[in-house]
Amino acid sequence: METVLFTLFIRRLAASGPYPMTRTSDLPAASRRDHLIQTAGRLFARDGFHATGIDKIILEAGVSKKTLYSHFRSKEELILAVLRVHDSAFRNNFMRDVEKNGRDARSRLAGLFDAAENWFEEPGFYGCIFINAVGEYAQASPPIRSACQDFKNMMRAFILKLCREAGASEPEALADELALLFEGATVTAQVSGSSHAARTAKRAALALIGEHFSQA
Amino acid sequence: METVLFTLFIRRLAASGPYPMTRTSDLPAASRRDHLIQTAGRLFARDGFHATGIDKIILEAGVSKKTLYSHFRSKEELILAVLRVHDSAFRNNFMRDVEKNGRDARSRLAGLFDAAENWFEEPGFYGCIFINAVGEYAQASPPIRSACQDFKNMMRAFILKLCREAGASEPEALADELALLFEGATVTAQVSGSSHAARTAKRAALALIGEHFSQA
DNA sequence: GCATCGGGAAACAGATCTGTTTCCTTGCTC
DNA sequence: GAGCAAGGAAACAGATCTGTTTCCCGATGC
Repeated sequence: METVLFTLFIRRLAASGPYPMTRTSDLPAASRRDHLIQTAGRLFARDGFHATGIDKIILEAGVSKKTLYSHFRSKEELILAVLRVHDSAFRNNFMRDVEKNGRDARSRLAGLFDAAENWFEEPGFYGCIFINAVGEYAQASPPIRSACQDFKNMMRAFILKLCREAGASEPEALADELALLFEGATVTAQVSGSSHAARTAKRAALALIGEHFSQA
Repeated sequence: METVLFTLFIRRLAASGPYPMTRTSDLPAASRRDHLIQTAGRLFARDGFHATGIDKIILEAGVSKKTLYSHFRSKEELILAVLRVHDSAFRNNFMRDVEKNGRDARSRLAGLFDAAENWFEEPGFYGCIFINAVGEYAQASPPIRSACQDFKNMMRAFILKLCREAGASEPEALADELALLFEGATVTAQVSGSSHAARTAKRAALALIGEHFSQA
């Protein structure tokens, strides 16, 4: 929401002529940095990393190239910043969502896929940006690849924590299986353009969860 | 195998000087076209589509730019040809593999993930090229996106056929679930660089398959 | 009022991109 | 041997890429 309002604000400024009275530079530097990351992230997710040039980003963000390169030394650094922000946003939004909803730990496990469904239905959903980044930079940029692996490890650790809290008989095994379902649902939602995969994944997850508790 | 020998053959020619006695042009045109598709596909899979320029492809393939553009009108058409070849190669190799191994239909279902493990362990495995293509071209090129959706639909139809042959109680539901596991394992193998996800997926698949037969 | 500084606009550099064209060599056919 | 067609090498066109630099405007501090 804030981002949308902010973007509209910038747009209005940009539309007011070549020498607007109030300009982007009136905003604090930290905010402009965040705004760049937001804008770049949206374009990277929608169009891909190589296909999104610096010029497109600064045009959309309403800042000059000089400003961008004063905040980020290179495009790769901007990409890494985008990935870091996505990583922490996932922590703060998605994980919090899962932990809030669902009274007991076991229903939180299945709730993973309810949160996934909400995610898939967001207007700006174009798949997992980390997977796309691996596809474009796995060989060319080890730091980017590492950032993506870190994110996947964090997700797996989060699911594992939920499995432990729920008292699964083999938490590691269950966590690996649920993580696979999560990845598969994400990719399928991206390719198909439908959020239906989330429900399929939830159904499969409930079956797997059942297996891991009946033996206890 | 043939491809490797073929590539070595081309390399030897390319190394013999600026005006070698025997040249690439001695090969039949259809073979040169296939060789271009093979080379381009390898580079696309490894480095990504935008990151792989035409110059790199023709250098690696040992043909001139003129030849490439006599076979393909544009880079997009070359990409589509690569995707078509991957599609039919999957049909001819992967599916045949699954159908050969496994005596009964039900063990062929689990065999999906044995074949996946072999796939992940191939030297040139860099994830599913269709997923990577969607990440780079979902918005920019509807034909590429369609080709990827077609592939995923074909996979799903194949799994569904196996489910029906095995006599699953709800073949559509089981097929969707196994397809999710397959996608998830593929992506996880790509990001992690390990084929271990295939075994996890097989374990989960066996549990899900069990569920779909116990009620019969 | 004046100096300072952040930042926008735009030129610039140098590389790379896709795709076309030109020129030449080679091998095949007659 | 002459003609022809295929295809390699390389120049070229025009666009775009990342990243730097220059110039200038405007706000702020003293």
